[in-house]
Amino acid sequence: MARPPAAQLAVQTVDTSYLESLMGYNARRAALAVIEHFLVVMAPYGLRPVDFSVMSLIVHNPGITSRQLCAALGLLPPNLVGMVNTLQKRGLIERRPHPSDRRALALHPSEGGLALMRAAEPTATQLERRATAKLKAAETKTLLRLLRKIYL
Amino acid sequence: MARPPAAQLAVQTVDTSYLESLMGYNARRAALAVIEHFLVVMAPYGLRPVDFSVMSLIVHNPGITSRQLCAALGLLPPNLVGMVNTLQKRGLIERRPHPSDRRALALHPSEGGLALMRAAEPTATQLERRATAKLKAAETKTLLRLLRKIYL
DNA sequence: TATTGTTATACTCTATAACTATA
DNA sequence: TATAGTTATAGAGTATAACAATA
Repeated sequence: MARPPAAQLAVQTVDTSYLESLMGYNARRAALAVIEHFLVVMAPYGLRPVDFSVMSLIVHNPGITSRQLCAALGLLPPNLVGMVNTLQKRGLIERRPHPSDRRALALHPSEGGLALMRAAEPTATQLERRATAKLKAAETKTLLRLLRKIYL
Repeated sequence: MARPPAAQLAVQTVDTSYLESLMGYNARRAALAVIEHFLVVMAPYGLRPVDFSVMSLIVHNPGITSRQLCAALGLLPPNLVGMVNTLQKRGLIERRPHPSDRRALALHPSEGGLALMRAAEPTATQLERRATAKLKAAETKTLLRLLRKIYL
């Protein structure tokens, strides 16, 4: 039963086994899958993933500076300016003088910002349970721990 | 020992514990960490992550179509055109008529493309060992398996 | 009528250089 | 001399609409 030359055969099912052996490929696909759902459930709050991260850090670290935000989130300062401006215009945060460095500004959540995040964070946590629905509780804990060992 | 109001204190260390409890945040940070190294070690081959993925799928699936590439990698057809053009101009791949569908084109690696990937893939595999250096072999296997359960 | 590959185009994200005010 | 925040801008990545050729 001789087969025709492989070059003349159409590809039926794509073999992705090699790519699936690579950590970067899998981590990126997993991140995009979770973020895809995140975009949907966070749309009512008007928060993109990066806005959510920024707001969350400001809420949990009132008085944080732009520079500290950039370092914590891997953002570049010029790219943070617009986000902070927008959040301020929406009345979600305030820029106050820094207590010890007059170059810096201390970022604080407004009452509205606090209220928004008191609703948004549980929504994000709820999304987590959906994203990890195929995993047992112990597996989810293991996955988070191992991911941190990759990038920390 | 009364402390001054929190609002007037500078943030010393940023608390990221909430974000670190989220799968999307961790997966994205891990992916970016691995890709950062990938960019460095793949620069000599002139391959970005997406170029590497495309070339790898063409090598392992000779005759694959653009549409199949897009579906496998989550790319949009208009964004693949330029990449395929560039790879063809570099002499790494060939566009041949599809054996059964005259609308489609079958993508094949050239001899030069095969030679490049015979060098690039081991380099990527070697990078994996560096990226997962803090993990035991069993942990790496577990991490890959759990990540696939997130996005598949 | 639907699909493949393609062009054109817009939008978002990320990166670099340079400026000011202050440390 | 170095750093925080900012502006302007360039580049890369991602998105939609529409077209010709073929199924």
